[in-house]
Amino acid sequence: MIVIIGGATASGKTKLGAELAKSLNTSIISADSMQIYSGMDIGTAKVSDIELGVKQYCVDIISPFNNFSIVNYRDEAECAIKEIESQGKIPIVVGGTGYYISSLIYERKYGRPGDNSDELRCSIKEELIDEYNKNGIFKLWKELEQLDLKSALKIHPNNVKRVIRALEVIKTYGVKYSEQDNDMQYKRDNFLFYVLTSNNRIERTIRINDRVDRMLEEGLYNEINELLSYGVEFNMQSMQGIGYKEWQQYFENKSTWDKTIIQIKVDSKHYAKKQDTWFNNKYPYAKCIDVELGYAYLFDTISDDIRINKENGML
RNA sequence: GCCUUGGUAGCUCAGUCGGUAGAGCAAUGGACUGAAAAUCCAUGUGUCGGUGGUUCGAUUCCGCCCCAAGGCA
Repeated sequence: MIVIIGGATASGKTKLGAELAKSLNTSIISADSMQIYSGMDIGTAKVSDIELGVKQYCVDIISPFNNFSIVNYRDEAECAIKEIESQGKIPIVVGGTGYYISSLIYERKYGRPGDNSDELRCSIKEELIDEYNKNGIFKLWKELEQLDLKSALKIHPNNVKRVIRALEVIKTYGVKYSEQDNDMQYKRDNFLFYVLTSNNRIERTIRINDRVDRMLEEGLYNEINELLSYGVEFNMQSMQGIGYKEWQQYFENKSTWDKTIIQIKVDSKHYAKKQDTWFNNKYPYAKCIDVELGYAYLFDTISDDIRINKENGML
């Protein structure tokens, strides 16, 4: 019984979600892997609750010094959903991190069959990383081939993170990575899923470039300096975000200001394309709406659709 | 005006001791079960500045021309 709005970066999700939430007198749950970090505002295009006129969950919930994963997100978001629903309202999930959205749609264990100690998992993971640093990835991939052939065939040997993760799962839990969550069961009966698409690459490129320029005007560079002055480092998970990671080259005198800005724009475009691929291919049942049709059209169409579903008792 | 260096893929450049060419980036498509704004995979592309000559054959050697950068006047 939730409404989900997904879409690529700079598609206007946030504004649309907020207006819908206002009209339904409800709150928003963000599905964004970078807005979870506090102190990272400009580069993640955060808008405050006050400015939006709506309460947002899953924003500013962790410090940039900490790591975060999909399981943490799912737990936080499910908690927020319960809270909003307990008020008799319809939660609206808004975000561009499709992987996170999936955690609210499907019942999944994410490789964790039980409640085994996390310490064991971490120490095994560290061993695997050591092994990788010493002997490279191919040996680990061959080991995966022995332990879990299906995963090995599916995971490319160059994909270090995935190879290590698959080995980590089987070594920690004794269960094959490939045999987790095969069923893809839905975890809730009803949800409305809207995807904001853009068939016009040129328009989108302009929107993305403008957005990056606006971030700079709003003080992105100062934000980076501030984070660094607090001791945040470029190798932290939080600093892998677009608009942040690109500055490492600049601070190490390996890139110029202009090149850094261009890189942020290029990375943003790549990201938008990746999001498109995900949203287009993972949710065939979602309703796609072209953002080029204009904000008013989007708002009216989705509002009507929600209202009809409500009247039919679907929500 | 003279000298030098360069003109090769959208960009930066490599290369061909003469047999019509390649890397990186970009572009395009895709995968993704505890890092997902992460990680990974796949795919083109070219009148090799123009024009004559030598040659079985020139992007490669030679002449002339055009363009760019630097130097000398």
